[in-house]
Amino acid sequence: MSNEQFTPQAAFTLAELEARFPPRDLPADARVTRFGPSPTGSMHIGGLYTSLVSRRAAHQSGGVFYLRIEDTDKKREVEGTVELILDSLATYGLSPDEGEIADGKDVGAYGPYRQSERVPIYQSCVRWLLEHGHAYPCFASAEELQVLRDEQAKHKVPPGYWGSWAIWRDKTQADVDAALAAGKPFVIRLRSAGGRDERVTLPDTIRESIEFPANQTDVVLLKADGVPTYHLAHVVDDHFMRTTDVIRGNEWLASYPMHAEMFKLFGWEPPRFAHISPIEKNDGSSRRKLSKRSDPEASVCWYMEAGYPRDAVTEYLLNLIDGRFEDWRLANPGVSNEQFQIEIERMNRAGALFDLAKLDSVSRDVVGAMTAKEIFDAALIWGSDHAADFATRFGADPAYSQAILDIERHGERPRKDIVRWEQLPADIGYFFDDTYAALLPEAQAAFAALQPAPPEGMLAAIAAAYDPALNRDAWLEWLRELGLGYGYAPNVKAFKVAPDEFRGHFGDLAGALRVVLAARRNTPDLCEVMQVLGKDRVVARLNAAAAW
RNA sequence: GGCCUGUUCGUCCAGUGGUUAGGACGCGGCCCUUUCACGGCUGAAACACGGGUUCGAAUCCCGUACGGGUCACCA
Repeated sequence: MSNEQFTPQAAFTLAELEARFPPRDLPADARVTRFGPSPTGSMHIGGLYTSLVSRRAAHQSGGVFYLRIEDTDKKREVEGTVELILDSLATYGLSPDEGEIADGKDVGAYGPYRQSERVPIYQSCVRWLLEHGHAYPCFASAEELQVLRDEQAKHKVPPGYWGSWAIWRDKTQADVDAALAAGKPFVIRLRSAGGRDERVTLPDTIRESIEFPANQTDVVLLKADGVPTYHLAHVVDDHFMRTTDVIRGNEWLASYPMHAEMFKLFGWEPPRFAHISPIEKNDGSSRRKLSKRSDPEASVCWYMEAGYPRDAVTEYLLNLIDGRFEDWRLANPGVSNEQFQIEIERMNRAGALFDLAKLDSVSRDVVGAMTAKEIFDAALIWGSDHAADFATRFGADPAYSQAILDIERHGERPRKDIVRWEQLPADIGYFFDDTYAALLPEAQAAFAALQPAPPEGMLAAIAAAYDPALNRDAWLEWLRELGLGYGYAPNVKAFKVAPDEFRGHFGDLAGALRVVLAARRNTPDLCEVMQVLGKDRVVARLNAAAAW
């Protein structure tokens, strides 16, 4: 037998790899973390969550956050996913420091950062394992493995390729040569040294210490196509890429003993581990992980399309990482959330339930704290990706659009009516003449249904006397005065005292103006809306409505 | 089923032996008010269950129940 046949792409000794990927030149307590998505079609919100934790952990300690594409399964790979992942990370401010940054371009000295391009490295490590008797080829077919499992089920024995069930573990050289000569496909398996009663403990950063029975399974290291499984790739990459903290979903907890055994066999110091609980959702009486198939909100695309601002998603996720973020935010208004220090150790062990209402609330506050310019910029980017018509209109006159957004946005208590950019086209459509025109039928119907109906001549009178230079108090005084002449009580109190003496109250008058000017009953402060619309539009719309 | 793990208001979190169990979202009420969005005040709402240990347990120990994860040539 020659190991060349099993690992044809092996090209390095372990010592050469050590030299090529030396320990990083970083302070002792700097954390090196990574995000390792597999490009299977979409980016899960859980990936964003994990990335946020990882990136913050790295940056808070002066370390590095890198991206590694785990594309070892060609069957499941979906074209274009890497771009999607990059775009998702960038949109939410989580771009990696190292790894594939854009269009196949790598940054960093520990690459390549796609596992499919690291096969020589993996095979080199596997060859070392073969040479030291820690691995062996296995020619078992899928059918044979199935028979094995059935037998194990019948004997109520733990399933898997282990101990005496590992049929190729101790085959003779002659058997191996015969299989090879017959052209049978093979995989390379770990020769596990685990004994029945041995235990391994995982010093998990979040859960403190977890004890498992030691690994006994002869896991597949190299698949029949010569590409590694996750297990081998994880151990090799996190060692040679010098990861200090593996932050991953807790679905990996159970495979830790395998990984631990490999680190030990190689003689490598394992990194620290933090297994974080997934974001879940209620499903009937129980809860389950958010799933890409049935939950649209599981996919990061959903948030991008809806136009949730970057910091809204960040701060909501920060809330899940550490509930004290909320208190910190209250105590530090206006401070960038980058300043908030997360503590992995404190993360909740139970899975958090995704709460859209809470996200919306966080988002309202985040947008409330943004300036009109910031909103304009973010919404325009969103629009150009997801709502071209809107983007054209909205971007045509930046000063006008920003004036719209600035309504009631100054002062101590800014408006909080925007949750996501998606709502903008409908919310501010009436400011633009073409979309306002499209709303006219609705406006006329609402106008006709107005109770009390506005009296003859009032709209024209308002149009004639309107002075946009009036500040809010003066404007109110003017309009109250004018309304009184047409039978509108200046306030609700006065109206309630003598309802028979009035046609309605000031609120009714303002409501009528809203229907005419905005084609809707709810708008921000009317005085500001009219100022932003400008005298020409206001007068034109009022006079047109006088004929309805 | 084996192994691992989790369980404080509906939800997210505080709470690490002595608290009227706190905050936030959501929900209800009141106030403010040119509508809406805010803002203020206020209400309902939780320690899964059972045993211990202790003067005293949400907090420590044991068990039970109910969840979740994992047992692939997927990650």
